[in-house]
Amino acid sequence: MPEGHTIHRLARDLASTLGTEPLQVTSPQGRFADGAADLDGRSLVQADAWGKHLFLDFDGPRLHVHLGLIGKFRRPRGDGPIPDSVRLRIENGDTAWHLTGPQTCRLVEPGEVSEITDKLGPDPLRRGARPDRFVEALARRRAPIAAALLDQNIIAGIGNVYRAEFLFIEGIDPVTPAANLRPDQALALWDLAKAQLRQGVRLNRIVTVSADDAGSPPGRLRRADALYVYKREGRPCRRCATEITIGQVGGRSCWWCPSCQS
DNA sequence: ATAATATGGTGAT
DNA sequence: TCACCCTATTATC
Repeated sequence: MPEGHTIHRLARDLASTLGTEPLQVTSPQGRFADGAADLDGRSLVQADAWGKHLFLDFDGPRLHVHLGLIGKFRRPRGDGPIPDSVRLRIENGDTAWHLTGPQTCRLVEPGEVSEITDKLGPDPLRRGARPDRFVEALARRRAPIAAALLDQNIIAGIGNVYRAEFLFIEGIDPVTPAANLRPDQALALWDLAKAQLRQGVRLNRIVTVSADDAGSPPGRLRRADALYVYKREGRPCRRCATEITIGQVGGRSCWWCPSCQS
């Protein structure tokens, strides 16, 4: 679930559903009991996403949430029992949200927010993001481009799915040293990231396959048809039918087409 | 039942 | 480069 698009969509959905009225905040699991007590009865005045970081401003206290690999922030359907795993529950009259398995859920001082965001690379989903900083950061790196795209200090919000998909779409070999990319290739990656992450926010899921390649609009694609290479090792490339390859790049599995990406 | 896996990141070795 | 954290779902005995 969580790459940058997820967090930006969450910021939007939390703000629109929770409004600005006082909220009930609890920690059914108990591991955020003190923080929840501080937030209880306050209202949400702003929800802001920076890459994969989410900051919720409760009119004073600020909550920092990072979902990590398995965290989820979702609206429980119906009104069954509240699972023991819910770290944070926020509710108003009509809406409830459950946060489970987050890597981070803690109150921070206002200064800590900028401390965190200052270290992040540009986030293509934020207004005023600086693509030139992304391009310059790549030019300084000898690490493989596939590793650089996962580095949140270089570009914020890309995860393991998008990095593989972007490199396929741009026809770039994942192990190419970042500094070896031409400036136009680096800029193309930025523009692609911006367009794809925006679409991810809109659809609330990752769909990278183009309407041309899929033969149907992106929103209607089945899960299995939504991606070009991610987790498709051994299967034929959608463009050239060569077998998709898997390898470790930057400590994570990466997938690519050895023919389209060289 | 138990294990493996996951769109992430940190801290120790 | 590894071990580890957190939870839910799927795969394998």
